[in-house]
Amino acid sequence: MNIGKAAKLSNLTIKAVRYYANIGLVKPQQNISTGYRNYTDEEVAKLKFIGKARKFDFSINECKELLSLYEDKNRTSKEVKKIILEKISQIDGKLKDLKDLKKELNFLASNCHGDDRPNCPILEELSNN
Amino acid sequence: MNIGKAAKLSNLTIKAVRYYANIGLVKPQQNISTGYRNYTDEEVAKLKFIGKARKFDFSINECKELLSLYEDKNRTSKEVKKIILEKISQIDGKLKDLKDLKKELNFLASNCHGDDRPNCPILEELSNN
DNA sequence: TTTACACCTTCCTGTAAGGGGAGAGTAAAG
DNA sequence: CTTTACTCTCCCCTTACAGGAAGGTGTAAA
Repeated sequence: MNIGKAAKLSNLTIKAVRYYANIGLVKPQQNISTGYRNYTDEEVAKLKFIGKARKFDFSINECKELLSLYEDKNRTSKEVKKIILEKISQIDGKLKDLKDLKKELNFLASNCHGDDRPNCPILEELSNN
Repeated sequence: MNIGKAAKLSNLTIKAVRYYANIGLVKPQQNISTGYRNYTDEEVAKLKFIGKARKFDFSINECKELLSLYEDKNRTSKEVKKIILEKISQIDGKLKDLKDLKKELNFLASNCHGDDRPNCPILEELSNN
């Protein structure tokens, strides 16, 4: 099938699908004379796989890794689980950073009266030191 | 003072400081013959301000906004507080997304035995549909 | 057959916020 | 005078595509 249908079936944009072809992630056969890409059902399945993994916040490189595990019938579930656990730990790190950030911003906001006076502890804090 | 000292005092990299000059965020005078940038104490203070705001996850554009409020002696604290509260709400959104993501990944991980067998529910889930 | 229209191609530019490094000029110290 | 430390501009690289131009392709209707 053409790229438009493949994109629709995999819930991706044509731009994204073409991008994945260009970087060699999912490389369909291409009609020599017209240049049209021809996607098989299996390639569409891979595109879907990638789309899901991207939603799980995996980078393209991580998707590549997962995809190769997916295609390797000899891989163990241990290998896959390791990647997922790493990703969870990354997310934990981000969560902590964001929580700390929010705490500090809340502190700034709570000390600011927020009325029509020019005096503002937030800016004072930001310009401190 | 030269850019190196300004960078050190503001805890920024020279690259970042030069970048801020290029985009007009903090534009020091420049020696016409040598091209050397000459930073005043006030400009260093602005750089510090920006460095702090960046750590608070404000984008360059938001920094620009905060900086103009900082420089405007007629601004009200209300204006500043509004921006901070918006940022807090943005962070709340990110927190929610990340938590949802973590929940799903945890679900995947908990269903995977993670041993040496090739069978892996994580990949099955990713390739589902 | 021509025309219309949808679909496809490559190529170029832009995004956020700088990092890395080349090649060359400048300043200060020995 | 030379070394060393700074500094300058310029250009490419990063992520994961989006937007759009210019042009080729496929098919159906007039």
